[in-house]
Amino acid sequence: MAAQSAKSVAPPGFKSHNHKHCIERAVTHAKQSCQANGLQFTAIRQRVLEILLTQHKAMGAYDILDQLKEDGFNSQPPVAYRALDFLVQHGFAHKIERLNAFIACHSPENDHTPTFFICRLCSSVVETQPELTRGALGKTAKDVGFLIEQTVVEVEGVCPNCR
Amino acid sequence: MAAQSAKSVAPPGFKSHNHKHCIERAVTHAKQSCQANGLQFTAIRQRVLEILLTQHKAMGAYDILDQLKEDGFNSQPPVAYRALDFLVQHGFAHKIERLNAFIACHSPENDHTPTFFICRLCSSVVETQPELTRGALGKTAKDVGFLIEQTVVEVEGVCPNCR
DNA sequence: TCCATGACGCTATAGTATTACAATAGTGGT
DNA sequence: ACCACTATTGTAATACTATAGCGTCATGGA
Repeated sequence: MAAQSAKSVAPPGFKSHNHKHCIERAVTHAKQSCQANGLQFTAIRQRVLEILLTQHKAMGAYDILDQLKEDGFNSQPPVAYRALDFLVQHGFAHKIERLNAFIACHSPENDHTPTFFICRLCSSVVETQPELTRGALGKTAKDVGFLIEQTVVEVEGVCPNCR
Repeated sequence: MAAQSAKSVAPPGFKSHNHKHCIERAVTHAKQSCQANGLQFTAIRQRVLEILLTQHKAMGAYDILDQLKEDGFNSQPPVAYRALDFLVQHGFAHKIERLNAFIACHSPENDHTPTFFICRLCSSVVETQPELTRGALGKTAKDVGFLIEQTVVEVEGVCPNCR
């Protein structure tokens, strides 16, 4: 899985776009958010986020590790996992359980319960927020008395571009 | 993780119940379903299903492998994974992606899109079917033109018994 | 009978993730 | 400036999860 150019990679919302822009935007946001909350947005963490942002696909921890290695960072597994844990914990990235892989958060500004659409053919992953899900799940949870702390909603299929 | 007695283990729908009954029922159903569809419900497959049915928790493939070993079955990883693949493929079990683990299907009679509620404290897993989810996701998918093939919906939190 | 298919036995290996501990760097109080 | 404290990183080792590949055997159809 080679690194790709920074422009017009896979689509967010399955539509083409200028990619460089969303990288800068997300990094800037993360930086500010960390500063505001007393978190350390270290070089490794920033670099991992940037790597994730280069594509709208989920990347395995070891793919990221390879990238880090090329950049002269250390390359033992914990390096990647620690950075990923940090990013996920603070909402700058998500784990796609179905793929055992990670993806940059597409709209880190909002507090949200994301739903991911994963294309089986081109491997693109799109993050959406159908509030309905929260509502439907919330109702079920309330009925049985379950306290929801985290949700994983991942849909697998074929994206519009591949159909 | 030791095997538990066959009665009143963790709750389906988080309520106590006679557990032995649901084991028999599920095994019988699987047997008949396989026969009706020309599938081979072999000894290994049956045993793996039974093992899964002994608890309303998700079990790792290697936990199952250990059980199989005790029963005198072969114990190389593929043995468990093959049986699990079969069970999942034909709807007799599900994989809980969040836990990298497997659980017997709670209502194999219906074709369904299950939602799992996972208790962080007692590890029990309950399968529900909030049709709403399908509707909500379906709408979003339609909007973006995505063809849904499979969905993973897993909710993590605290079950009513542990609150 | 011959062959195609599906299940299983078995070995090896790939892929994902964590534990543990030492070293270092950032932070806040004095 | 100094210290104590906490967070982060460096590094090695290991645990956990999953699959590939190939040989064997049983079953059922042409």
